[in-house]
Amino acid sequence: MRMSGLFVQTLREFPSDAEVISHKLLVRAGYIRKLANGIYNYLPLMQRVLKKIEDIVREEMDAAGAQELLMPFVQPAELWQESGRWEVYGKELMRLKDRHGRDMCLGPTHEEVITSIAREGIRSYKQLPINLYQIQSKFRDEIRPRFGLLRGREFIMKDAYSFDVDEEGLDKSYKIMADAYKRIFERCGLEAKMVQSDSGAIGGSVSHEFMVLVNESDENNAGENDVFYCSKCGYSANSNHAVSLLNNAVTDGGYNKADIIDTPAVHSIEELSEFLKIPASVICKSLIYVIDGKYVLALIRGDRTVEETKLMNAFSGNEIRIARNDEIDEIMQASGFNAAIGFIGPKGLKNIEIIADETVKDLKNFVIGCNQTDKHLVGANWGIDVELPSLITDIRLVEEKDKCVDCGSELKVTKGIEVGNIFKLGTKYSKAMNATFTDKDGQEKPFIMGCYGIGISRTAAAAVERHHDEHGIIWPLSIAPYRVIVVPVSDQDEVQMKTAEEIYKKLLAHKIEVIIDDRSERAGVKLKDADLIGIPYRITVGKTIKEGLVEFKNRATGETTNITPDEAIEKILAL
RNA sequence: CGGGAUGUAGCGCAGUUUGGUAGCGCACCGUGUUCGGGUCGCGGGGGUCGCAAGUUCGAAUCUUGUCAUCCCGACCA
Repeated sequence: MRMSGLFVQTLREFPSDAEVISHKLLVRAGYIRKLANGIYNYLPLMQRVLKKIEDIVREEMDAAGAQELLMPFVQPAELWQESGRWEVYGKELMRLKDRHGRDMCLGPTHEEVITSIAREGIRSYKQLPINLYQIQSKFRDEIRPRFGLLRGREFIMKDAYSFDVDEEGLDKSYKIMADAYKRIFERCGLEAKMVQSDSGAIGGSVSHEFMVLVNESDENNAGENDVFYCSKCGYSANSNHAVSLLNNAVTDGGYNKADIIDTPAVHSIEELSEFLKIPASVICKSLIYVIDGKYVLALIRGDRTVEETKLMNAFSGNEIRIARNDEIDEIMQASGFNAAIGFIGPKGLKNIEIIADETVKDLKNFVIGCNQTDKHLVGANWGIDVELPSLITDIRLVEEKDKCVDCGSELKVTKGIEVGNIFKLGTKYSKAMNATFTDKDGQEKPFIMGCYGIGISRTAAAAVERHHDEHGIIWPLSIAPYRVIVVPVSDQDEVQMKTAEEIYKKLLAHKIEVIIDDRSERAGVKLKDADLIGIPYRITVGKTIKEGLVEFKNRATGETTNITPDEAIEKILAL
């Protein structure tokens, strides 16, 4: 490609509306342009990168036995009503009506469509297992799109769906995908950690995410997820799913009798702990949530934090938020109390489900709200002063230095960008949508499904997050838009121009993806642009051509050597 | 959904306080100059000042509304 004809415009300054480095660099280097909030044009350089990633994904998916197809971007509401997600998916599902007033939506994911395909096309166990995938745009009307391609509303995704006769088959399909994913990210030049995860709105049981870990010391690090991991045994999980052993905190408040005492204007656990001169771990914290419109009181030890996804899952919910003040007032009134926030407790509350984290069951002589403003109950014990809820499960957020459930070592935390995920769906969709096949025994059975996603555009952005310097992007060779750029320093110098042209043509003849910067710009401009755009190798033809030498530069290492044009070509061919 | 900020040429910004015919840098076009890390000069094109209503002789500037964008938050009792 000739730079003079390449459709790209590099900017001298970063765009003012970008926050994270991948967004800033992709805009400044002329890869993307925003069309609307969370919606981007992928310009020619970007399209090449995306195609590179897609090709790697295709090769590995095909090698893993999956078959590519393509499903519609606009989907009829009926399918979503069948699966039950039309009601539960929420505002992220972009709904629209066609000219006849029929409800439609833009596909945020394709479980419904693929299930409809399977139920029409797969009749017998003999056709199983099968794995179908597509690479396509998705649309999710995110609450707050941000970070450029990392959290757009429209984005490119590879989504695959496996169909098996039984759980054992699903386990195999799942493993095959996990292995394929590892190879895909490795080939993209990314280290992606496979971590346990919550299966979220898609449903199902087991799921893992592939996380590109980012440096937390980076001020604008784009990691939106916390990953807890054990460096000893390898356990790792997203914070929304991570578990840990109960730590041995003080759980006995030391009070020798139960008593309601004055705690004026002491609202927070921290203040209460200070006021009573007791550790936070002997206070039972009471939090009111709204899960799918229903009130839930969650009890957890004062030194710990509720993990909302876990709490929501305990009630199989789809939407969770902490209750508003007016809702709390309503609950209080309904139960005959008038307590302010900070003094709430489980005792005597009506019309509310109560759930306790495992951390509270061992509490003795503890402190808890008693639904009277400016008072707390101290020296409480379960079964005597307060009823221990029957629903006790793990709803706490893991913290750094908690102990690993597998090996007892200390857990650590890091930030990650989720570039892929794999789910065991089971029969969630096949049952809901009545998608069945006939098994060996002649019985109709629902498909056992799995689904597997990779954010193509997000992977590209994650690569920029991981591979850049103060001069610009440093693409891994495998996904770079071009492998090499040939830069004649001066377009006035005939020998330089002629040599550069020769190198360019020879590389082209070898089917190397190469750019020649044939613009009549000064050397500084061309070199800056080459760095910014991030082409992995640069062959600079300058004054040293008099001695028959060109400069060969590795963008990533900065290493330069002066060699002959033929040697430079050899080096490129040897990559 | 709440709070804050910002909308002026493709990009980055000034001008708004104190109303008086719209500016700078980059980019773009022409021209000369320079030529290994974003040369320098001269000349030029491009903007209904987000949109709408209002106040006024006169509005980028004041008022109201509205839309958009960015950031933060969305309650740990």
